[in-house]
Amino acid sequence: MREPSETRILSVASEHLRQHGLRRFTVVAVAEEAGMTHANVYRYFPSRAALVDAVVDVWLKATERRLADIADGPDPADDKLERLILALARANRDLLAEEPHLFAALSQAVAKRHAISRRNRTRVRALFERVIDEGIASGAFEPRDRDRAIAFVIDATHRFIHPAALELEADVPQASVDARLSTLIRVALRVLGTGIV
Amino acid sequence: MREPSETRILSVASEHLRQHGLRRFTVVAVAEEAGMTHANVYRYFPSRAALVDAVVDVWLKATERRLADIADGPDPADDKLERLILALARANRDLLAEEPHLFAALSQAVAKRHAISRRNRTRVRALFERVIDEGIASGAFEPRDRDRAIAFVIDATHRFIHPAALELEADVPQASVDARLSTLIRVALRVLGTGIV
DNA sequence: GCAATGACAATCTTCAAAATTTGTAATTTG
DNA sequence: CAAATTACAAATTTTGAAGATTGTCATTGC
Repeated sequence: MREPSETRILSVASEHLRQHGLRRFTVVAVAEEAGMTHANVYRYFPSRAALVDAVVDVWLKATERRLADIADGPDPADDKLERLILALARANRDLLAEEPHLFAALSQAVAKRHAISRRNRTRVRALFERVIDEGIASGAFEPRDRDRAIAFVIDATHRFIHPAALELEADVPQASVDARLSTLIRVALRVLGTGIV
Repeated sequence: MREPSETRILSVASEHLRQHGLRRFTVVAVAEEAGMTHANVYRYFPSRAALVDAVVDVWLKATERRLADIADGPDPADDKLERLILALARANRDLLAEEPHLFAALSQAVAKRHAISRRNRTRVRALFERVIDEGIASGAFEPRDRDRAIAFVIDATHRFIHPAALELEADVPQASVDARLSTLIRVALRVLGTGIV
C-alpha cells in the first residue's frame, strides 16, 4: 500500500534538506522524487518555507516528546530538571554534529523567529516551569521568586542550549563542554534548593 | 597641523564602517576621503580586512581599558566582579543599539575568530581571573575549584555578553534584560562566596 | 469531489561580461 | 629617504539577460 502524499512529501523533503541543505532544497526536486508535479505539493504545504518548517518541526516535536517524557516521569523534580537540561543540550548538540544541514535550518528558524520555533520555545519553557513548580511544591526547590528562578535557569543554561551558542563551540572537545555543563547544572540545582534566587 | 596619515586613515575608516557597514566599506573610498590614493593606504594597513579589524580593535581596546580600570580599583573583589560583568554587558549592548554596523563587524570578527577578537577574549578573561583570584585571596570567594568557578561565571553570563547572544535579544525591553542580568550576577556572587562551585 | 496536472506570471537564481576593488611594485615627489 | 603616486594584474562585485523555481488557478481524471 502506497504512502499517503502528505507524509511522503514530508519524508522526501526531510531527506533533501538533510542531504543538500536549505540553499539547494527545491520544491520541484522534492516533488519529482515524490513522484508528482510540484503544483501538487502546494495542495499540502502552502509554500516552500512552510515545507522546510514542517521538516524542522518534525524534529522539534520528537525532541519535545522526549523532554515531556522526562518532565512527566515519577522522579524527584531536581533529577528531572537536570535530565531536562541535559537532554535538550544534547539533542541540539547532536543535531549539529550529525545533521548539520537540518541544524542550520533550525538555527535560521530560531534566528528569524518562525512560528514553529516560537511555539517550541513556549512549550519547552512550560516543561521547565512545570518541573520547577513541582520542585517548589515538593519542597525540593525554595526560590524566593519563582519567575526569577525560572529566568535564571534559562539564562544560565543558554550557552549550552541555544543553536547560535552551540555553533560557537562546535570545535571544543565534547568532554570539556560536558564538564562545564555539568558544573552549571549542579550549581543551578543548589541555587534553586537553597533560596539563593 | 595635519593629522598623520595612519591615524587619519583609521578615523576615516571608522566613520565609513559606522555609516555604511562592512559590505559597502571600500579601501578606495576611505583613501579618497582621507585625501590620498588607495595604494598609499597599503603602506599603513596590509589589507582591507586588517583595516576593518583595526577599527574594531580601537573599540575593543577602549572597552578593555574601562574594564581594566574596574579590575585595578581598590574596591572589594565581589563589587569589582559585578561591575566588570555589567560594564562588559552594557558596552556590547550599547554598541548594538548605537552603532549597529560596528557591532556587526565585531560580531563577525568574533564568529570568524579573528586574531583581534581572540586576543581581546584572552585579555578580558585574564581580568575576570584576576578579580576572582583576588576574591579568593581576600576570602570573599571560596570556590571548591578555581578553574571551574571561572568557567561557571563566564558560561552563566554568556547570554548577556556574547555578541551572538545579544543580537537575539535586541528587541527585548532593556529593563527586563537588566533585571535578569542583575539576578544572574547576584546569584553568581553568592555561588562564589559560599563554595557551591 | 478529491488528487493531481498543465499552463502561466512573478520571483529568484545562475552565468558571463563589464566594472570595480584589492593588492603589488616600480616610479615620482618633496 | 619617507610619503605618495601611477600603473597594472588578480580577485571580487555588479549588471543584465537567460533560465529555473515559486506560487496560482483552471482543468483533467478517477
